[in-house]
This record gives sequence, C-alpha cells and structure tokens, in this order.
Amino acid sequence: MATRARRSQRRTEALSRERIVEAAVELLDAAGEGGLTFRALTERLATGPGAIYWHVANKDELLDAATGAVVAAALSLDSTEPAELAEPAELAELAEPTEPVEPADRAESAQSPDSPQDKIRAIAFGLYDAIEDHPWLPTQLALQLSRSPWGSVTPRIFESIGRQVRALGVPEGHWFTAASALVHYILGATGQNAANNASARTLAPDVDRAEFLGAASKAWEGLDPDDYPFIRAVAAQMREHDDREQFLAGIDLVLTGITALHLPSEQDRTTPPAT
Amino acid sequence: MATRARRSQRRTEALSRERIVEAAVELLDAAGEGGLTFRALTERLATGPGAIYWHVANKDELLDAATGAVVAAALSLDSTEPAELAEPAELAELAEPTEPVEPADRAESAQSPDSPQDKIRAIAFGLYDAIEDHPWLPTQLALQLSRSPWGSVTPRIFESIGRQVRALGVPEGHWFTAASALVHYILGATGQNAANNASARTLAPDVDRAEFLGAASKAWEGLDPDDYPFIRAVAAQMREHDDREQFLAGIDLVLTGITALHLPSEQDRTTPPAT
DNA sequence: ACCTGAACACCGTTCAAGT
DNA sequence: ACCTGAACACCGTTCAAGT
Repeated sequence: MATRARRSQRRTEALSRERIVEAAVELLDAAGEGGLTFRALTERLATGPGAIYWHVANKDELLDAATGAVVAAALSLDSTEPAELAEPAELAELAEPTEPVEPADRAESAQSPDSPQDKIRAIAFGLYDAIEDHPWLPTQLALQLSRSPWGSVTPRIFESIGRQVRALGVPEGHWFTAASALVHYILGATGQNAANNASARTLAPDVDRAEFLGAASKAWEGLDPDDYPFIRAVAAQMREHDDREQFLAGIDLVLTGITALHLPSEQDRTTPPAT
Repeated sequence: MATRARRSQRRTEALSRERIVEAAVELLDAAGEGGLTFRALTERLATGPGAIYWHVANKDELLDAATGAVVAAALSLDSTEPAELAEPAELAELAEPTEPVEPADRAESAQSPDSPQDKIRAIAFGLYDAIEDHPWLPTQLALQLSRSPWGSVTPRIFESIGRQVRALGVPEGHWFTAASALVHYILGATGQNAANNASARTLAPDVDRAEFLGAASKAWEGLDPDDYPFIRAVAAQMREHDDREQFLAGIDLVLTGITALHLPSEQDRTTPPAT
C-alpha cells in the first residue's frame, strides 16, 4: 500500500555496488542499525533481493562497505578500493555538519598552525563530526573490527594518524605504540559521543544537548553515593562540559604523553624510557 | 535429534534471572555473538521461551546483563544490582586466566608498588584479561553504549578508574577529562585486541599468536606502498610486538599525559594549562 | 507466581527462471 | 551478465493456556 521506490533513480542508471552502498548509508542514517534491511533496500532501489546479492556478498559486506565509505569521506580520501560510494559530492556534504569543522577557534597552542599536532586534531575531528550524521558509525566500526580486525577501515584511520606521528618526530621504535594510543582514544571517545547524541535524540528529539546532559548528570546524581562516589563528584562537571572541548582535551592529553615519553630530546633514541 | 538439555540443572533449582544470565554468558563464550539464541537458551535451560521472557524483558536486556556480569567480575566487584551472575565462584575463575593477572613482572617504575598508577594498570588488565574468555565483550560494550550510553556497565568502569585518577592528585577540574581519556583508551585497545584474538582463533585454532601476527603483518605488507607508507613501515614492528606490553605502553602514555598536563606542581590549580 | 509451547511477523539468503 | 521474486530456514517475541 505504501509507495514503492520512494525515490526513483534520477537516471536510467543501472544498479551498481555504489548505488547499493549509497542507499545503505541513507537507510542507516535515517533509521539506525535496525533500519538497514534487505527488504527496505529492495523497496528503495526498486529491485529484488537477488539483484543486490549479485553485487554484494552478504549483509556484513554491505555494512563494511557503508562504514568504509563514510570513514573515507571523513578522512577526505578518494580511495581506489571497491568499498566506496560513487558520489563524492554527496559524501563531502555528509562530512560537513552545520557548524564549521575546521579547528578555527581553538585554545592558543605553541605549535605552528599546521603542525602534526593540528593535523592529528583535524583527523580526529573529521571522524568526530562524521558521527553526527552517522551515529551508527562507531558501533559498526566495532562490529567490523570483530569480524576482520585489519579490514579496510582501521588501516585507513591508522595510516592517516600514523603519518602525523612520524611527522611529529617520534622515534620509529615507538610509532606503533603512539599511533595505536591515538587511534584507540579517538575510537573510544567517538563511540561514547555517538551514544550520547543518539540517546539525546531518542529521549527528546527537540531538546538540546545541554538539557540532555543535565538529565544524564541527574541520573548520575541518583546513583548510590557509597558505590559511586567519584561519578557523583563529577556529575556537575559533566553537566557543564562541552563535548568537542572534552574530546580535544583528551587528544591533547595523549599528544602530551607521546611528546613527554617519546620526544625527550634529540639524543637517547636508543635508550627507551623505563616504563 | 540432538540431546535436549545438554546440561541438566545440578539441583532442582528453579529458573531464575541469574541462571539465565549465566547460561547466556556460556553460550556467548562458546559460540560468540551469534551463539546466543532464545532457542539455544531454551534448550540449554530445558524450558520454553515464555519462561525466559518472564525473567528478562528482551534479548537486549539479556545481553546487557551478561555484559554487566562479566565486567563486574573483571573489576572484582560484588554489586547489588540485579544484572549480576549468581555464582561468584564461577565468575572469579573467569576473571583469572592461565597466566597471573597481578602486575608482578613489570618494568621498573618510579612509583610505590600500590600507587594509583599501578591500580589503574591492574583495572585495565582486569578488563584486558576478561576478553580472553569473553571475546564478545568489547562489541557488546559498544552495543550497550549505543543503546543506553550511561547504562550500568560504563559507570562501573568509569568509577573504578576515576577513583584512582582522584588518588593521583589530579585537580578536580580535570577529573572528568583524565578519567574519560583512560577509559576510552582502555575500551578502544581492548576492542582491538579482542578482534585480534578472535581472528587468530578463526584463521587457525591451534596456531599461536606469533604466527597469526606474522600473517597479519604480511597482509599489511601487501598493502599499496603509495597509499599506506606508514603501515608498511610498522608492519615488521607489529609482528614482533607483545600485546600486553603494547597495551601497558599505551596506558602509561595516557598516564604520562595526565601527569604532565594536570600535575605540574602543587600550586596553579586555579590556572588550567593553555591547551 | 511461574511456566508451556504453538504461533506470528520479520529477517537474511538462495535459486530456478527469466532477459 | 544482470535481474526477478517466490521460497526456505531461522530468529525474537507474544499470548492463551496451564499449574
């Protein structure tokens, strides 16, 4: 009874892997993890399931492709891999939220405007901002990680962070550690934030972040003070915090650790720190 | 045709939420995320689905309870919350892998044996070791996070880390940042490692980690050198790295960042650092 | 209060058949 | 080579009925 093929294809364009992945991303954006269904997909693309299975092996591969496409866009890459979206114009728009992404109004730092530190922050915020339009991203990243740990997406993130770690002057023996720490922090913080955003939307679609965080910290304040003294102590602090600021502070924390631990001076690259 | 109720209940113990959660953990451990099914559960518990639904609202709640039980055990807590396993003996054993968990043979550090730093490392390794028996844990943590960001599990981890952050002497204004950074790193690194373990087991059940890491770094070396110069450069380094050492190095990196950024000296707690 | 189990709606996937 | 669509196996969940 509902209208079939809600959005007719703009041209007589044949079905392609790119179009399928594009539709998958749209469904995920619109209705979350549960919104991507082969039936919803066939309706949207006006085909049968068999047609989709001719281009894509199964649902996991489709999810991986959707995840890879969004991450690639967030990292501003035009990759040659097959798991990419066809329309870079549309993806570029996705990576650009309402507010300016560029780290314009940032606290005064001692580095030059385009230092490796700044580039790391830019990469991190690229992913951070991508989850605003794609709240399903962190969960899917985790799922893909559990399916194939060194699939296509993780290496891409690792590579872009790693290059800046190298540019930072970290001795080669610590590249892996430093890059891993940064990537792990970014993925962890990004996931937490996606969850906050999603639940803020769910609880009250038109309520703003401040109100949601107030409610969340209220929930924290309701915890047993004997079991959760620390959380109760930071509840007020959480209510007032700004997510982006917090995210940046965490990155700078890791960057400081890398600098302090792996960039002592110019010599003693041969003697790694004690711990 | 298979034997029903493979493990008959030891006593005439009635069905309870605890028994259901326990069986859920066993199924997850045995067959992963896809292994937990209401049909498998009813077979194992020798009941019908309706009986389970009387004790548990739905599958998500069951997964959350299983996740919470394993995390609580890993943190060595006996919580009063309902989402816990009934048999602490069995859970205590789960938290204790074949090798000693206690940070006995660690690199020489400048802190006292039971410093907050050491306690943070112990908490982190508690979670780290838990995923050896429960590879599904990180993914489920991510899923629960996306379902209810400040559910029961995250606060528990946040609380135990946060207390040590406070004990570290971090000024109150930075508690949230410091604890968040640690938790995010731990969750991120833990997830990565669970993925590595799982895929190592999948690729070849009897092959050891070294061989698997060799294969993984081979895969890295197969990447396009133009697109992935950094990953290619660290591929060899990855082959030789020890996971636990790497995990610890990351934690120490964050700890160093916290110390350097938030513990400058005793005064100037009123003037936060520039960045 | 606690449990049973048939039944329902929905899902991913397959495959013989078309063009 | 590419697509169709009925059909299959399986899943989470419900609910009238039992004790």
